[in-house]
Amino acid sequence: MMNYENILREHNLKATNQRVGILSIMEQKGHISIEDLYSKIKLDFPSISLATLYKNMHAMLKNELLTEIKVENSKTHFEIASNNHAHLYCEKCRELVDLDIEFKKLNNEILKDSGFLLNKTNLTFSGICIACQGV
Amino acid sequence: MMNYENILREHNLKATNQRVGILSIMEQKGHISIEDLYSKIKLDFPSISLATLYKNMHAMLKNELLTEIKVENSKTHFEIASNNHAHLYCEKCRELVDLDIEFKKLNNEILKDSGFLLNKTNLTFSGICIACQGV
DNA sequence: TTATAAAGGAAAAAAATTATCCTTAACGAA
DNA sequence: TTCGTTAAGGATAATTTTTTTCCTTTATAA
Ligand SMILES: [Mn+2]
Ligand SMILES: [Mn+2]
Ligand SMILES: [Zn+2]
Ligand SMILES: [Zn+2]
Repeated sequence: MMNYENILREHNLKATNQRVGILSIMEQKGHISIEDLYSKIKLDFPSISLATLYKNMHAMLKNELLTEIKVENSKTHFEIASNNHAHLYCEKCRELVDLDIEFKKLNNEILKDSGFLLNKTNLTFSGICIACQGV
Repeated sequence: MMNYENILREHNLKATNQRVGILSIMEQKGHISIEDLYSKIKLDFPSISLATLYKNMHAMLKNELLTEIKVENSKTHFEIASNNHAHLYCEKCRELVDLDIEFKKLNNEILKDSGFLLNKTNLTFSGICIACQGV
């Protein structure tokens, strides 16, 4: 369990209870949509406004405390920022799972051929997870 | 210039003038957002409804004549379906460009480690394109 | 041709996101 | 601790995006 008060301040954001609550849920869930996050955070802060949630997500995205993950046929998900990593997305249970594979070779291939100034590699594999294959 | 009447029928969709118009623009543009597509298609079909455009995009996505590309900090883009390929996304000019790199090694790595049943590899590199680096 | 089922268009409705405006709370400086 | 400033919260409205409805028009096959 991380100290979100400090992390927020390190990212030049005030450490409000609502923000700490949002981050705690996100740490626990890993990857979450606005919709799910709102229904979760309302349990702790029944009066929280959806506008507050959106404003906070934007603020934390801007200050690089969060990142967003966009996948085909799925709502945007958010996660607490960490090193650039790939994801597995199950089309059946609609869960996102982290995948730690090495990008370097891939990135080098891009750089040498295209002259592109690379900032981020966005990689998500869509398919069916093991659990859902059994069903 | 492709024959979209036939392509539509092959995908079990009626070959309407509006759909052919949409596909012609998409062939020309490569990757396009709903917003841009709507402003373009209205030049050819001034009375076309935005609802018609959405309905057609969904129908063509469902019947695998189109695919959608989702990128961070960018609106969803659409393209005419082809082999699964990667993209470069320029954060400055916001253009998407096709990138033909080989996925096989990457895909194999996923399959052997995770037991995941892979359907599609979603790969987009974000950064600054050569043209925009000069500016 | 003609029948029929799908698609188009206008409008309304719903869903998602953002803006406004006043109140409340965080936090640094006394 | 208290205080003053400023950012953030909350309610609400507004805006934007997407979907639905319902009637008319059109594509297609018989
Ligand atoms: Mn992740
Ligand atoms: Mn492409
Ligand atoms: Zn699954
Ligand atoms: Zn560019």
